[in-house]
Parts: sequence; structure tokens; C-alpha cells
Amino acid sequence: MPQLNGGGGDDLGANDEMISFKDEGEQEEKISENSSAERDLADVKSSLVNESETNQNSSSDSELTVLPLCCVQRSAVSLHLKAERRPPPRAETFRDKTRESLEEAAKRQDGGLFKSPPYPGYPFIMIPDLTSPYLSNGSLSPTARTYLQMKWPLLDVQAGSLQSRQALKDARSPSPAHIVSNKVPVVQHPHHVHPLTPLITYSNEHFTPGNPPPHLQTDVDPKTGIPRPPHPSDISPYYPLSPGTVGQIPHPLGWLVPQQGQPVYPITTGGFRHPYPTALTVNASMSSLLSSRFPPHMVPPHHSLHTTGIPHPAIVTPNVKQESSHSDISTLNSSKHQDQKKEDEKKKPHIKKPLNAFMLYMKEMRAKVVAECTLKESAAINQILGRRWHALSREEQAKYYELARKERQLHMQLYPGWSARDNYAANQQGKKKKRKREKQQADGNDANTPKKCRALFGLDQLSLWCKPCRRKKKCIRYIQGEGSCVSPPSSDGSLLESPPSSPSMVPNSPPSKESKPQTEQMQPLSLTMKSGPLVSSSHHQHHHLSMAPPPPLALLDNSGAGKTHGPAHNGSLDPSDVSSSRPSGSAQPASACNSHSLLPSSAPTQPLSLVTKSID
DNA sequence: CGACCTTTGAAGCGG
DNA sequence: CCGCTTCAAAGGTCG
Repeated sequence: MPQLNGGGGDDLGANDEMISFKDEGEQEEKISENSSAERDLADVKSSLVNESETNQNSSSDSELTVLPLCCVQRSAVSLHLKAERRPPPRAETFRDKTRESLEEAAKRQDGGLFKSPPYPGYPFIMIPDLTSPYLSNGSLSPTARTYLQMKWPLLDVQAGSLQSRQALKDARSPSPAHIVSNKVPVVQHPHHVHPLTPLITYSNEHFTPGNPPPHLQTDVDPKTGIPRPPHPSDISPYYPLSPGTVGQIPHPLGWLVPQQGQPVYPITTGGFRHPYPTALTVNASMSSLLSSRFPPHMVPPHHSLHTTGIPHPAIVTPNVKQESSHSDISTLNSSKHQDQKKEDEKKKPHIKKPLNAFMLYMKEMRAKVVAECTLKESAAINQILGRRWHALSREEQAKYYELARKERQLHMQLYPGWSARDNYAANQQGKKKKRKREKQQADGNDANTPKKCRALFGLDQLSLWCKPCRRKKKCIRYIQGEGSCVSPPSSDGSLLESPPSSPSMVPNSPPSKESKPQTEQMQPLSLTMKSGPLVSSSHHQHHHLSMAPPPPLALLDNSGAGKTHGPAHNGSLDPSDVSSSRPSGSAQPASACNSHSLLPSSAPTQPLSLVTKSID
């Protein structure tokens, strides 16, 4: 059985046994609680990203210091989900129905999930049993995957561990900053690692030793920051591998991490032998994610081959490309066209885009959610994951951003000439998502995705929109005049989670790109909307929300600011900024606005968050 | 069997 | 510079 949670007492763990949900409204309420955190996160996001990048250079020590949520133990509310899983009702209008069902399902599940903190105490990370999770062939069904609980390193930090950590740190060779950001606290402690680490599951077949790609091998771009030189430190000794398997398991970051004496891409054995203290190594889970990205079976094109001879996961050869390998054959029949295409592709293997932070997160968490929720539909699961993502603490998100950054770097090194555009072209040829776009657009136009100004004035009166809204950023108007807030995202409950980040006020935060995400997040709603008249309700929420307590994150921030932990983390993340940004507190309310809660009822109850607030 | 759905983030393209 | 579009993962669902 996959679930290890139970032991932890994590509510989430309560998988199958679920108690029926009461009202969705409640769920939403709970969600709102998260919203605050989301806001913070959003604000921080940008900083995180930057941080990750900046981190490279900076070496601060403070990894340990910050323990985010630890303190904030959210009370674990027992989570009750319906054991019975209702497949989304299919109905007449498939789309609407499906949507609704998805939304509903998501809400239900999510709500349930949210009741209990996704990561209570932030303790665990579920590691998928990778037997072959990433194989495109997908021999294993998702459900088949097993997950191991891992403690999140940060949480674990304790006095003793700190010392050890420090030691590790010291021990580390001057690791390339680029690879590891000190600021991001990702150090994994050995003892924390579950003995059965998922990594073990990696199939050996995947990895055959080989030589690293030429370009990689020799050098690492000093510039890019991905160091090739042997870095003992990079490899984590802690990596949870069973002895036997170890050799075969590639280091998750193996591509990036060079080992002493070993080939740069020693996926095989080398990878794990050496201590891998650095942030990169981070969590086993994280690493697993990365490793997952590199499926063995994919055959890489010449240069794309990994040192080990293993192609980078990103590369998909047409044949191998999807699970439906057999289908390929049939496809061949379809037309010469394809044949030609194939040939072309062969010549030019399809290199996938590197996964972004959220995608990495999804990969890691999907199974968990599936297990917990009993939902299988990816759409619904993704909604939940999206919410959870928003609920993640800065640190947590930072980890993923960091991973994503590394992935991108790696990807760049592996495929120097590659550009996302290549894939665009491919699709165009293949013709992939067309309808989708149309639909999206349509939806977008709808009030369904309410952006403050957009909802308020409509597309027609774009000129009236505040600049940020026009840019898809946070609505100033909305924030500023809280009262003015029109309705939030009414539409979907799903939105609940996505709060607007505190924002506006903080123009400074360097969130260039990040800001975008935040805003986007805020408007995820598309799902729900169809149903109805949420807007009006938004008002209520607004009030409530405003009253709502600050998110747990706030604590962090505060603590960070005031307290020590500032060091590494903060520095990198800029927590200070964050905290500062929020200080007024006014921001929160605003964000609250955003948070969408459709139900009036949703309002007030989110005790937990409040509690956390007390910290102050 | 392929496209869609859904999420966030990164990147490309065009104005 | 800004906005829009595409793609990345994933699995159920529909045409």
C-alpha cells in the first residue's frame, strides 16, 4: 500500500477512509485559510525565483535557520473525504458537466485536503515510488506508485541536526554556487530519509553507464554555473538508496553533478556514492523528481546522450515517445506523412521543455493527491495541486523553483541549441491543441475569469482597467480600494486558494516574472464559473476575508524578519521584503478579497490561520 | 486514437 | 515592453 501517511498522523493520510464531507462551503472556508499563505507566497514567489538565481553566487550559511512552517503547526484537522469516489457525473453537456464535476471533485477533495494542512508541520514529502513513474511507457499505473514519506529537511532541523548540517556545510567543497543555492534549505538529513527510499525503486535498466555528452563532460560552463568538476560534496551520502540498488540508481541530479573521479554524468553508481550535501541534492524526493525526468528508455540522439548513454529525459524519440509505442506502428500506417515526419524527428529528436517548478511539484505530489483524494482525473487533481501549490510556504516553493532552475540549466547544457520554439514548430506540424486555445480564449473573455478590473469593466472597457490588470498583474484598484473590490473570482471555488498576493504594495519586489504567476494564479477559476453567480457573494467574502487572520506564512515572515532565521533563507528569499511588504497588514485583507470564496458561509471560519497569527 | 481538460511557469512571438 | 500563445505532466473522458 502506498500510503505511508497514516503513521504520520497526517490527516491527509486518511485516505480511503473518509468521512463524508459536510458542506462544500466549509471546505471553501478552509481554503480561504490557505489563501493568506498563498498571498504571501505569491509575493515571495518572485523573490524566490530571483533568489534561486542569485543564490548561486551568494553563499550564505543560513540554510538551516529558517524553519518555516514548523512552528506553524496547523492543527491537523482530521480530514475526511468520502470514501466513495464519485466519478464526475457525466451529463448532457459534457463540457459543463465535466467541468462542474471536476470542480466539484476538486473542491470536495481539496476542501477535504485543505482541512488538514497539506503539510502539517510540513513534515513530509511524499516520494513516489519510481519504479517507473516517469517512463513514458507508464508501465505502472499511477496508483501503483508507492510513496514514501520523507521528512522535509527543514523541519527536521534541530539543534543536533544543525550542527551536523553545519558540518556538512563546512565539509562541502566550495561547491559551485550555481548549482547549489545555500539559501534554499534543501539539505537532506540522512536519518530523515526513509530507509525505503523510493529511489530504490528505480529500475536498473534505465541506467547504463556511458559517457557524458561531450559538451558536458569536459566542461561545465563556469558561466552557467553548472559545474562539472568533481564535487564530492554534491553527492549526497544521504541519498536514500539501498546498497544494492545504489549503484544502479542514477543520481537525480546526476546530470548536473559530477562526481569525483567519475564521469560527469555518472548516473550509475557514482552518483550516490559521494556525499551530496548540497542543496541540490536536497530531498530525496526532489532528486527523485529530477531523476524522473531522465527516463532511461528514451533514446537520445547523439549529442543528447547522457554520459551514461542515457538520454536526457527531456528527449523523446518519436518511437519511444509515448507509451503507445505500439500505437506508433499503427500510426505509421496512417500516412507517409508521418513516416517522413518520423524520419525528421529521428533526425531531430523531440526535446521536451524542462519542467517548471510547478510541474515538478505536480509530478511529485500527484500521486499523493490521487491516493488521498481518490480522484483520478488529472484535471481535478491539477486543480488541487494548484491550490496546494499556492498554499506552499515560501521555502517549499523555493525548493521547487530551485529545482526547476537547475533543470533548465541542465537542459541548456544538454541541449545548447534547443529552444522552446522547436517544440512549437513540432506541434504546429502535428497540430496539437487547437480547440483548446479557442476555448480558452472564449473563457477568458468571459467574466468567468475575473480579474478585478476585467470583471469590473469588462474587456470592452479596457482603458478603464488599471495598468496591472492590463498587464495581467495584480489589480491595483482592487487592492487599494478594498471596498471597491468587485467580486472576486467568484467563479470558482477553486480560486479560493489563490489569493492575490499582497501585493500591490510591493511593487518593488523584483518579481518581474513572478508577478505574473501570481496574478495568474489568482484567476484560476475558470473551472467553476460556469455555475454561477458567485460574484455577489464575493462581497461577503471580502469582508470576512479581510477579517481573516493572516496566513501562517506571515508568521514565518515575521519570525524571519524579527528572528534569526533570516540568514540564509531570508537573505536569499528576501523574506524581509516579504514581511516588510506585508507589514501594514492591510494588504492581507485585500488579498483576502481575492480569495474567492463563493459561499457566503465561507467567511469566517478559519481558525487555524488565526491561531497562527497569535504568534505575533 | 487523438484531443481535451486542468494547473503554473517558462519561453517565444508579434505588435 | 506588453500581451498572447504554446508547451511541459498526467490520466480520465469524449468524439
